[in-house]
Amino acid sequence: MIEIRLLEQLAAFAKYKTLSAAAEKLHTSQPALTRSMKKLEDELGVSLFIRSKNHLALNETGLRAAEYAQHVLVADQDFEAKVKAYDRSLRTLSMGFCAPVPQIVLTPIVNSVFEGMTLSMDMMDDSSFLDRLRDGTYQLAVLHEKPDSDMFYYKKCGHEDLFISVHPGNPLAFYPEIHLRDLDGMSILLLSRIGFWANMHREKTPHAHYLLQIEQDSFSELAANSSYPVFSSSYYIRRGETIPGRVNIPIVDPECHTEFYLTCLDADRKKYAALFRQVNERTVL
Amino acid sequence: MIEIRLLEQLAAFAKYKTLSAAAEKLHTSQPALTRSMKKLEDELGVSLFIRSKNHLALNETGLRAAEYAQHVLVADQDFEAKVKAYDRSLRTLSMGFCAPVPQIVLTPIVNSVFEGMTLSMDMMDDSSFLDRLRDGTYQLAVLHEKPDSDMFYYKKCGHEDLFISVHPGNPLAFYPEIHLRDLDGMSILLLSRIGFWANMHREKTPHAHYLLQIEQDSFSELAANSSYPVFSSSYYIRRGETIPGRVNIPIVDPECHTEFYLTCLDADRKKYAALFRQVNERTVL
DNA sequence: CTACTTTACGGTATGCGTAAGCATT
DNA sequence: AATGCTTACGCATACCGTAAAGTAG
Repeated sequence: MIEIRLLEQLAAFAKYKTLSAAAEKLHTSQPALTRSMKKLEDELGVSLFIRSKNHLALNETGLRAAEYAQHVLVADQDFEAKVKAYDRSLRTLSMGFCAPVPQIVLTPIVNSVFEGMTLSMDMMDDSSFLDRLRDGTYQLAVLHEKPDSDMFYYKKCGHEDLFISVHPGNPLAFYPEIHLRDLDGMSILLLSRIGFWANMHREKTPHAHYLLQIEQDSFSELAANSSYPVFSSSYYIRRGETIPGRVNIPIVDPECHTEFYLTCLDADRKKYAALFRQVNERTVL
Repeated sequence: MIEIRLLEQLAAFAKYKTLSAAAEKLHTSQPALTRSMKKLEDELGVSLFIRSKNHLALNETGLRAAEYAQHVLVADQDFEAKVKAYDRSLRTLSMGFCAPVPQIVLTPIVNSVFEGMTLSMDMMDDSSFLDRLRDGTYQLAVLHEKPDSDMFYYKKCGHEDLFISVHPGNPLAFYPEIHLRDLDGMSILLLSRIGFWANMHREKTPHAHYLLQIEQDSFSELAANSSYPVFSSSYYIRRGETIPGRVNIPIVDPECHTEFYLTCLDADRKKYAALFRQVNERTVL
């Protein structure tokens, strides 16, 4: 078997054309390369070079050999990369969340159940989550609809109701409850990374003017110091985390009352049993 | 870069399940493998084994690694094989002959022109020779028909006329010349490796009973000590290499008067110019 | 004179085998 | 007891770097 080191050196010589240049790139000495190339020819039992007194060049076979060597080097690098990636994947738990509240609530629970694991979490609309569970991109996902294939295992982990938080001076402030259509056309302050809610807003209030905030801090500051309506939810209201001096009005549309389902591949059910045991339908509220 | 040696050892351990068994197969000691496997884990920065006091087993990552290692090992073996094959191909000249006489005549010429080259020669019907020149199986071929594509370069190198050699007691012995159809139905002694001639005989004298001889020696002995007709040719008659006490009668069919064309890819014309220079239409007679 | 390869020489580190220790079956 | 892994130790050798010699441009 030809050692990788020799192939690396051959490839370097093919690339840099002189042993001296190759030696420099490989952080070794040029006599070392002279010897290696001799050894390579020896082990192959084949001549690879055209030698003149102060010049070395690949012959026809040598050119081919350098080309083939690349394949081996690539395979070797591939080996290293794949093993490392696989090892990493074993100690990484990738999750998809369809909304911020389940993420906030479940993160510490997942962390304590799978201590030592690296968590990799995405938040986005959950329309692709089942595919991602299937292809292994995610091991776990929180959906806002029950998966309807028995390829998946799920458990309800809570629900969330949406409110609109308005300034007392706002005409809406006197309504006991409102519909999304009442908001269409208004300017509303909104965080950008809110999972499936973003799609819901885009569909149900297409004429609302959303002032998107990427930063939580900017959002909080603007919410506190402006009279723009913002969305709030049962989760924050229950914890008293509301904006001082605002009125929170429930939204009656069914789309604003959602349930969450912690989901994994049915095949992985056992692997995550400990987590599912920690979760019930009142975990996220 | 991970050295091949480590991957070989990993693969051996995966195959033989214990370091001791793998060590034996690899003709090394078991402590050497212990160290190598440690080093492999170290270089990858990844744990590959489940260690108990007197047992070692691959963990999940280790199993994958052993699998991936196979790819690298295959690539490495491939490298070696391909380089050797290419080198060999450079010093081997593969030729196809459509008949024995051109081979007899041209072999010493080719040998002297391409001294040091290994000659690899086939003899068979030349119907596939152009394909074989195209795909590189042959670099040179002797055909009995001119190639009609300008993809090829050729030069006439001689001709051959077929005779039938019969015992003086044979009724045919008094004919000044004969036709192939006169032979149909007879028992005729024939060498088996005679290139395109075999096809010709099969087609033109389908009812002849050919007594095929694989060995030249057996053929000669039978020819000398029996009264079976045998084919001879202008080449042997010209050189006086005929069977004592036999009559050689020319065959008049056009198929029994053939010309030979030394052929190569037009692209290789220069490479074989020296050989073509040595050859003319009276080389094979 | 410069750039390059090759050979020679001496040092070092890498890897090996033997031996010994220890745990498990 | 037998099997198998690991650690420790001393050794062989394989590889390396420096130095020196030689050659072509």
